[in-house]
Amino acid sequence: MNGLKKAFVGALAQALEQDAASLEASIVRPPDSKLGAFAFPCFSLAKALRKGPPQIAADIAAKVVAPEGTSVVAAGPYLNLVLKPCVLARMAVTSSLSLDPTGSVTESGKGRTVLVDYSSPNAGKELVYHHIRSTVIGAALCRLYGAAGWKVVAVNHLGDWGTQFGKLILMWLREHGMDQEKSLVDLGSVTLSDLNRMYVGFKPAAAEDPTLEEDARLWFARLEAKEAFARTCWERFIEVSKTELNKVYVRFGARFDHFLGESFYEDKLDATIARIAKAGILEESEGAQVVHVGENIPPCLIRKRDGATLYATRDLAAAIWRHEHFGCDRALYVVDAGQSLHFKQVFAVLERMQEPSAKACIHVPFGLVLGKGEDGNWSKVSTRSGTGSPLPAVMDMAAVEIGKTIRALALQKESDLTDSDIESLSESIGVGALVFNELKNKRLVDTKFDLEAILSFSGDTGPYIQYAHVRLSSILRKATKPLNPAKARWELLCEPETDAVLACLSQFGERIDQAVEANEPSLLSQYALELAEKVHSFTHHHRVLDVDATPERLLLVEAARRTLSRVLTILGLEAVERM
RNA sequence: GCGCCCGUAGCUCAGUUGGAUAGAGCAACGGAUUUCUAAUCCGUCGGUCGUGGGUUCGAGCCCCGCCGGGCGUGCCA
Repeated sequence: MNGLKKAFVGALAQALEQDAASLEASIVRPPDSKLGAFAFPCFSLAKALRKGPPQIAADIAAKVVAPEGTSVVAAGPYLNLVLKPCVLARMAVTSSLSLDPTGSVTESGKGRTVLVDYSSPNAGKELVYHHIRSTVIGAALCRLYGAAGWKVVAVNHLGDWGTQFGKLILMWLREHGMDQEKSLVDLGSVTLSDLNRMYVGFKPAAAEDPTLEEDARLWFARLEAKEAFARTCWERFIEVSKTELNKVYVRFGARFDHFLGESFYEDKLDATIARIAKAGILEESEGAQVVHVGENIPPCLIRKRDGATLYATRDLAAAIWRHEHFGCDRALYVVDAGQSLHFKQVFAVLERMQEPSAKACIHVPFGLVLGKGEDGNWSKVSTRSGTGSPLPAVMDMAAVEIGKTIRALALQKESDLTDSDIESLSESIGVGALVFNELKNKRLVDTKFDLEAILSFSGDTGPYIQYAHVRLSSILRKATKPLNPAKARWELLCEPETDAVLACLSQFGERIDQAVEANEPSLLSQYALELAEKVHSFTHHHRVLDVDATPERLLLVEAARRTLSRVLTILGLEAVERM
C-alpha cells in the first residue's frame, strides 16, 4: 500500500514538475474508500498557478500518467487515486494472508527498544476495579509496540516498600498475641485477603490506640535495618501479593519481563541524590532538599526535612537505573492523569541533570473509572457501583453473566457447545468485554463502569467484535476447497460490502503505526470496530460457500479472519472461534 | 489563586494530525431470517460541534477571551 502511495506521488511530481518529497506530506485518505485509496488536495497550488482548485485538479488529471492498475481522477478540488478493483483485492488479501500470527505487522520500530512501566499496584492490598486501566492499557501498548517491530521491556514498578509494611507486620503480630514464633508458623498460610483485612483494620485500631502509629514506624525501621523477623514477614507478604497479582495478569494476558518494585531502588537512592547534588541543582528550601524545575510548577522534593526520601526520589533512581540497564529509546509510564505534575517534575529534574533518559521518558496518562451513583450521576469509585469492588470479583461476575447469555443462546440455536466449552468461552468473552471497554475510547476520557452495556453483544463492545471473528471462523470450518491465491479471479471481489472490507484490511499497518506514535490503543480499538462492522455487513449480504465466487470469497474471509484475530490479540481479547 | 484535562445528537463516544455532505453505538420507530452463527443486517428520527472573537482559500480540530465540569497543586504514593 505504501508503494502505491509513492507511485502516486511520483506520478504527480512528474506532472507538476515538482519535488516528490514535498507532495507526499499532503496526501490524504478520502473520507470514503469508494472515492479512492489516496487523494491529493489541490488548494495549495491555487495561488501559484492562479487557477481554481477544481480546474487544477482537472488539468493534472488530463496530464498525469497513472501508475499501473490505477487511474487518477479529478473530483472537485481533489485528485483521487482509484485502484482497479482486482488490484486492491489482490494487494489487501495477499498481504493479510502473509500476516505472521505472532510476529510484527510493520517494521517502523525495528532496532528500537521501548520500556513500558504499567500496572504497578501497591503490594499487600487487593486489586480494586480501577487498577484495570493501567494494566489493560499497558499490556495493549506492549503488544502494539511489538507489532510495530519494537523490542519491548515490560516492567512492574510494584509498591512494595514504605511504612504500610510496618503496619502489616505489626497487625500480623497483634493477631498472634505479639508472639513472633507463632506468627512465623502461620506465615506459610497467609493470604492476600488476610493482608487486605489487616491493612484496612489498621486505621480503626490506631484510632483506638495511638501508640500503634509509632510501633508501625518502628517495625518499618526494623525492616529497613534488615532485621530477620521483619524481613521474613515482608518477603512472604510480597510473595503472596505477587502470586495473586499473577493470577489476574494471566487472565488479562498481561506479561512482565521484570518486577522491579520500589524496594529494589532503596540502596540506590543515596547515589542518586549525590548525582543530583553533583549536577549543582539540589537546593535547600524550608528545611527540605528540592530541585527547581520551572516558573509555574512547584519544585520537585528530593528529601524531606527529616531526611527521608520521597516518591520522586525513587522514580529518579528508577529512571536512571533502567536507562543504564535497558538502554531504551522510549520509556512509557502508564499512570493515571492525576500524576501528570509528578512526572513533569521528575522528567524536568532528569533534564536538568542532563541524563540521557530525560528524552526517552513519556508519561502516558489516562482518565478515571466512574461508577453510576444513586443519584444517577457518574462519579468516582464507590463500592456500591462496582468500581470499588475487587477486580477479580468483577471479572468473575462478567464471566458468569456472559455464561448465562451464551447458555441461553446455545439452547435456542441447538448448538453443540459443551459445558466446558461454555465455561472457557465465558471467561474469554467476559474478560474481553471488560478489556475492550477500557480501550475503546481515548485514554484521557474517563471510562464509565456500566456492566450491562459492557457485556452487551450488540453495540461497540468486545463481544460484537469477537462475534465477527466467530462468523468468519465458522464459514472456514465448513469450507472444503483449499485456498489458492495464485489462481484467484480477483475481479469477482467487487461488491460494495466486499470492497469496504478490502479497503479496511489494507489500512491495518498504518493504523498500528498511528496507534504507536500516539501511544493510543483506542486507535486500534476503533479500527477493530470498523473491521468487525464491515465483516458483519459482508457476511450478511453475500454467501460464501457453494457459489461461483466461493474460492475468492474464501480468500477474503481468511484474510479478514487473520487480521481480525491479530487485532483482537493485540488489544488483549481472545479470538474465539465459536460462541 | 495557579497548572493540566475535558465540553460534538436525549445518553455513551468517533472524527485519520487544517480538507470533500460532521459520523457510530445505545435508546425510539419501521423493515429483513427456506441461507455458511439474524448475538446480524438495512432504513427513519435526531446537530447553532459550550460560547464570543482571531488566523486561513478552508476550522469540530490551531490562537486568545469567557462559561461549565473534572483532576492536581512543597515534605503521601
